[in-house]
Amino acid sequence: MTSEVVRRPAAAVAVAADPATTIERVGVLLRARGERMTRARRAVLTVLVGDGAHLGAEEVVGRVAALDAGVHRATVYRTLDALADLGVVQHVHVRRTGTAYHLAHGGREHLHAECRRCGVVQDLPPDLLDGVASAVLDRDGFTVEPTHVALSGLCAACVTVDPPGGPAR
Amino acid sequence: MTSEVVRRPAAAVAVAADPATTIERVGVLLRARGERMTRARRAVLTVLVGDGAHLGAEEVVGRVAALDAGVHRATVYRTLDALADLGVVQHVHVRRTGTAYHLAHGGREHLHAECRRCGVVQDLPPDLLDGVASAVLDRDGFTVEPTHVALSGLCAACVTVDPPGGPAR
DNA sequence: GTTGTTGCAAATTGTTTGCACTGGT
DNA sequence: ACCAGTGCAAACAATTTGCAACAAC
Repeated sequence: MTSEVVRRPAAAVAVAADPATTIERVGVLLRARGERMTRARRAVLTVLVGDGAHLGAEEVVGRVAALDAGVHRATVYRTLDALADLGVVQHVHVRRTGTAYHLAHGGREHLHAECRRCGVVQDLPPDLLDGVASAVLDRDGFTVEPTHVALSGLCAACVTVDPPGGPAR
Repeated sequence: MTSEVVRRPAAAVAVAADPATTIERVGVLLRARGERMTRARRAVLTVLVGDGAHLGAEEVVGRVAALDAGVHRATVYRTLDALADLGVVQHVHVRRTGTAYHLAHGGREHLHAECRRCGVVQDLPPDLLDGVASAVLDRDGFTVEPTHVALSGLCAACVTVDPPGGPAR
């Protein structure tokens, strides 16, 4: 289980072009915390490095299995958690896939919007909600974390099929 | 099961101050569609009228049970669905409670923000994301539906305990 | 040799579904 | 009487957890 104590993420990893290098760097970060680089973690990282998109946890499980059959589903979840805690992966809550994971690319993270019909996750510019966030902070003292949930709506393709106003999913 | 066909919501119900009146009005809307007002639906409506806040589905199940012991959990889910389809109830996806329901109050709906630590759901002004929505529509043709998911972050109380920057939940 | 990690199986949580029966209209 | 709606039990999906065995360091 991940510790109850909130740990500050390590300095963001500069993701290298080369998977092996990225993994090695993450290994260093892990050891610096007294944690370890294992086969399972290597597999998960390989999957995430190999696909820039947003993968659902179960999707990661699948690809990891294809890569290293011995890795258990529960381990993937724990690994994803550990890497998120490290600051190396980032997750977004989306309805369709549950939770989507991707490598943190160092700088400011982009935001997401999910189509409630087809499930596509669209990337949005990092600063999109800056105005909203400071407005809400002023109003209510609530600190919005824009990367953490995907905005919901209809993508360009789906909006023609199922125009808004109908009952939301 | 709710029909695969997307039905346009009926004209928004003006929620009356009196629960009985509200229920009666919903009954009319239902019958107009060839649907029915049943004990279960009455119970669910009573619960929603009685609490202006955002109740998780399971929370509604609990209160309905206290009101009318015979109503089954699955029926509450189906009822919530039916009433959402009618346009009488509105739901928001929140992480903590799963999905939160509340009566649609006719006019423009407010938005929501959820604290990722304590789970509080905060109401936000309906127009908060108007600018963002039109920006995204211009950029990507993506139609944001702002009421559909809660923004995530830390409420005023929790932000002091667990400052942002740490791994998101 | 520690002790962080894993594999497995089983438990949870939130929600849905098939089906025969009941109750609104 | 008809058929929408219900109760029930079981199926589901996405996670999580306890624990003994294992493997990085």
